[in-house]
Amino acid sequence: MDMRPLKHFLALANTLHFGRASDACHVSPSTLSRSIRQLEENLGVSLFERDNRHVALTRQGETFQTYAREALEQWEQLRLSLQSEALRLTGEISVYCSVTASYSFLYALLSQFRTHHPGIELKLHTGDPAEAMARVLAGEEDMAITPRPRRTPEALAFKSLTRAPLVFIAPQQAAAWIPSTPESPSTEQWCEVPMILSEAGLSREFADTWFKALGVTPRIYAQVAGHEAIVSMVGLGFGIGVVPKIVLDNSPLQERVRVLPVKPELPHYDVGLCVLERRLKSPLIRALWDEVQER
Amino acid sequence: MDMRPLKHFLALANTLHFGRASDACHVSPSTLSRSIRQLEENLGVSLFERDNRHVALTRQGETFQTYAREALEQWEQLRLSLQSEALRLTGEISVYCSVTASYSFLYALLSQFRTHHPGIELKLHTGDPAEAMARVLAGEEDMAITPRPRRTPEALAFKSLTRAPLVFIAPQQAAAWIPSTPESPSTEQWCEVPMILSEAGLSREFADTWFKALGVTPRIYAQVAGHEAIVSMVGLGFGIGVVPKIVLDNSPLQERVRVLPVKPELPHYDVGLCVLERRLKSPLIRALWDEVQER
DNA sequence: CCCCTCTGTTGCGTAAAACGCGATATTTGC
DNA sequence: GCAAATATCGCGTTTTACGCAACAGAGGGG
Repeated sequence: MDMRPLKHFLALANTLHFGRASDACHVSPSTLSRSIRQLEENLGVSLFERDNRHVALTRQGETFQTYAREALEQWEQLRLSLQSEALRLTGEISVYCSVTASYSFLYALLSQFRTHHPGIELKLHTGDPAEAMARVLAGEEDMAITPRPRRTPEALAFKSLTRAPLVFIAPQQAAAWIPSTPESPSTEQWCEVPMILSEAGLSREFADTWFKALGVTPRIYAQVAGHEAIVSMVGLGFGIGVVPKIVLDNSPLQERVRVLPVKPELPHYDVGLCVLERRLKSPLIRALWDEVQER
Repeated sequence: MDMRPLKHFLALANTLHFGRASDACHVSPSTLSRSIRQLEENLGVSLFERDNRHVALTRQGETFQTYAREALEQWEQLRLSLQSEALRLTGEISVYCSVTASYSFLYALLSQFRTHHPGIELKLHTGDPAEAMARVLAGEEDMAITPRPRRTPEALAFKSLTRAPLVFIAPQQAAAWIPSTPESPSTEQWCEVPMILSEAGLSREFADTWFKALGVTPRIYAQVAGHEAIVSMVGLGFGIGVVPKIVLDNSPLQERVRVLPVKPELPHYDVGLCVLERRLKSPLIRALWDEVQER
């Protein structure tokens, strides 16, 4: 937007003299004359009553003067406001994650980020981690916490935040089916254990793989959606579960269960932040992305 | 003021698609791309987050969108408002005249003008007619009612409105010094008459000329500023006065005085409207000027 | 009354900018 | 993996803007 015509008009309205006004605007008198004429043609009215010796505002010119002042001020104000807004990185970022993530490392990360960029609003949506990547790919969320998939889609950027070891957990109270030598598991001890596992997801796949290596078909006591619920059921004494250690660490029931030092250990998986690659061009997204340090 | 950048921006903000937006604006995609880029450079912030496949408003873009809508609407509204204002000839005209003129023909003229152009405000200033032309020349008044001067300054336009005959007036009640044969004035009868004349102005000059032709040096009883005051003094019986007949016709004291049918009659002068020639370019002034019909 | 100065406007030549076309790089969907 | 889509860039052409100089008209002073 070229605001010079308005400035030219205001200068002339103030001085009522083409020469002095053109000096003030650092243009030649002819330029200013043509600028005013063009304004008048665009508006369809004459703004100045003038001859070779006198310049006077018309009634319409007076009306336009107040408009021009306001319009120019609004423009400049907007300019400054936009720029400072851009510097302050004002905006909104939505993050999708599991309940556990929101309790644990994500909470620390985001509160640190918030002090660095107080102008950025964070919207935290919790839900099933299995949906995380789909939501980001669909553009419904800016970022998500998700286990690193086997193959990362090309459009996605992924940054590991933490390792999430899987652990076996057993109730604190004694039970006949709790293996006595978890450090060297035997087929006999494990084939009758009531297991509480996830319905789906990496933790379930890893557990299945572990049992397969041992040559055991586990007795599934319950299949649960959500790791948090597994802790609850194990705490109540229904069986042995497999959960990410981080879920355990953040569970209010962690004193009701204990980790079994099973060998070989279950694999861990990477939990990290994912975002659409192209969205990293946004300074907001970029700021949060840069805030997190890999691994 | 070129508002196209704003229109381009709004079109793109609506469609989020350079091709369709450029079609809507009847420009090529490259033009629209450059237009947006230029806007962003002027503002110092990026308005769209875009790559070859996606276009999205940034936070600043959203702020700018509301501004652009308002600014464009204000501009268009102002345009229309100014144009209709120009058509309706809205404005203000100041007219300077004597008290008598404001009572008599000017009142009729202006009330007629007001019905034709209800949008025009008229400001009536009354005062000494001798100052009328000076005030118009100085630009303090748009127009004035004034006796036609001997030589009209070149910068002034003058249009006669009415003839103003000068008359001798005497008190209604008898007085020794009232000439018995005013139809054929004699030097003896007039040399001792107490005269009440204007301090200055055409009426005084004409009266002096009249006496000079008669060969009489009049006895000046009083010199008065303002014809209206002459009527008052004559009505009170102080002497004989010379006033424009029109002043008499509009005087509330006209029954206290009578016109002397003196021969030869005093000359008349033209009373008319005067205005700066160059101010006739203003449609407002022109409208009032054209409303009055000469003589 | 004439001349001189001041001042807004206009013609014109040059410089800059805007514009559209085609090419390009990159991305998405099949 | 390939084809369609699409924002952007390079380039040549057209349009526009700018300043200089000349012009015209209006005051002001001698």
